Amino acid sequence: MSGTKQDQGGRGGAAGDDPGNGDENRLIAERRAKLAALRESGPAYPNDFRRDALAGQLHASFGERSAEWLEANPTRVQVGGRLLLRRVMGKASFAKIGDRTGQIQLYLQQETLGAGYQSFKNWDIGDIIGASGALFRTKAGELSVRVDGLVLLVKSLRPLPDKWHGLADTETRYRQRYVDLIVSEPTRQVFRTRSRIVRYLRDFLDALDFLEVETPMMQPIPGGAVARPFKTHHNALGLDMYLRIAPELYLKRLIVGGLERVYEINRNFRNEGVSTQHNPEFTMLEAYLAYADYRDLMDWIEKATRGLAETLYGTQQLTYQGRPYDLSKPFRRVTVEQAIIEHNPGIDPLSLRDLTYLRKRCEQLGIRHEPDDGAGKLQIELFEKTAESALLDPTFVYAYPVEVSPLSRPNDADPFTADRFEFFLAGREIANGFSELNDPEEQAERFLAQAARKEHGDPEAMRFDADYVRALEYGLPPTAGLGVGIDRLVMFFTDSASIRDVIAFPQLRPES
RNA sequence: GGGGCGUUAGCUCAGUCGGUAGAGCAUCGGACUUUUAAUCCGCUGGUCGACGGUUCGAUUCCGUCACGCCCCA
Repeated sequence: MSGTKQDQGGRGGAAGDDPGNGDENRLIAERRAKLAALRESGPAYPNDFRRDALAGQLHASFGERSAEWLEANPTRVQVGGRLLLRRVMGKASFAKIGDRTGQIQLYLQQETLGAGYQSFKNWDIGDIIGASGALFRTKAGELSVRVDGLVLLVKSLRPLPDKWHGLADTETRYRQRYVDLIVSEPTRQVFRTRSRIVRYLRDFLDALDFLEVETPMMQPIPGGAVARPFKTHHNALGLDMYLRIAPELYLKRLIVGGLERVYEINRNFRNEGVSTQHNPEFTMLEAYLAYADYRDLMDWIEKATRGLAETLYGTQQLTYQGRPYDLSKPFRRVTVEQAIIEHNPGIDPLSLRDLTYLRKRCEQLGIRHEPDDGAGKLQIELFEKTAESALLDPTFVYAYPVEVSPLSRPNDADPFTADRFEFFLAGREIANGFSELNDPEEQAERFLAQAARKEHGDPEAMRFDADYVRALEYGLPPTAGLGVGIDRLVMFFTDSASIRDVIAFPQLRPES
């Protein structure tokens, strides 16, 4: 391959000539030649360097110390990280390395380092290095390490994006997230925040004596949501299986089993289009608790949303995509029908359950509907078309039609609706919760109705899950269940416009 | 699935009313022992996304395709 002895001596060695490395250019060839030289002189990938300090800690501990103090109290450190900046000024140089906590400047002198300084001048941005020395403050006031020991740990063969403009190409940012992470602090921050959000939610539920569990990702009958599944096949069992669209039915089986409070944070898979708000695999929190109803869950969501704002930013006044959000005010609670009325001027409030009226209304708005669709389904179509995107401030919408809630308990006073709500923020559905249907005979009927829809060609309708009905026949305690779309929640709290910005490796078509 | 926009050097971007392309940064060579996007001097570096068509000539015009982004369904 390239980087042979012949290459090392002479300059040039035209890039891209190597048939095995078609995409290589001169920059990579030069670095490969340097790596080859390293291999000649010993282990090229040493692993005996250890750090005893991180950049962020140094700034936190010594950022306020004066130059005089640092001279009077010599502090030796061993730091390591990726070489991000190099300013060579003849016999002295400045460099910056980055670790997971931030960046620290190095000051290197020919006089101190001798041959090591000559080596350093041959290193490249992107190399991973270790350095040791004492802290000091430069004339310009920057906390730095006066390096007296230096080692190259990893030769980076590929050039990094422009140090000033960074990586702007969205496709490269998503495909090569590692590069995005190297050069973009905001990207790093998104994934740190994502982790903190998930941590907060775990702590929230753990404090309520919940048990974190894991249920099948591969299911013979995909259930728990209205969606199209991905299909796969188990060879040894000779069985077609599906990637789960929701864990719901398994989690409720655990409630039947007496665990009473369970949650799972994991991936769901839905075979639908990708957009700024949809990735084929996405992360859901689902939580179920016995002896509670959907109203308890609304209170929790309100509390957790504020708790997140406080934990992450220490305030209830947030901005998302340029619009302010005040989370301190009580979250609004409206019924589906109220929301429809508010966002459909001139609609007849008394005809919202009149199938003929709703059909006409939908047609006026260009909403397609099926002959199977009842008043409840049309209400939701109407709601999603006219109201959903306007629900910017945090809003609970409740009293969903039973027709579109095949796993929810019907309301005692109004059986047209279910004891179900959805939580909207910034015009997006963030969470969905309900009192669970625990009547096995009604559940069996609902499954039959869904199966009939499926027979009529609705690819998203549910299948009949006989074992789930059997579980209900043993007795599911009165239970409340909740699903939270973690990705969308992270979008809000990181001010991200696209779900791809909060998923480390969003789904893309393969590179051509 | 439909519509719009985009794809030019490693990165960020100009540009060519059709005559095979430039800048900044990076790289490479030189100067420089406290820089802050270091500075100064010099040299490199491109299948202009792919394929086809029109043309004397296509990176540019037309078509198809690929990939991405946005909007709609």
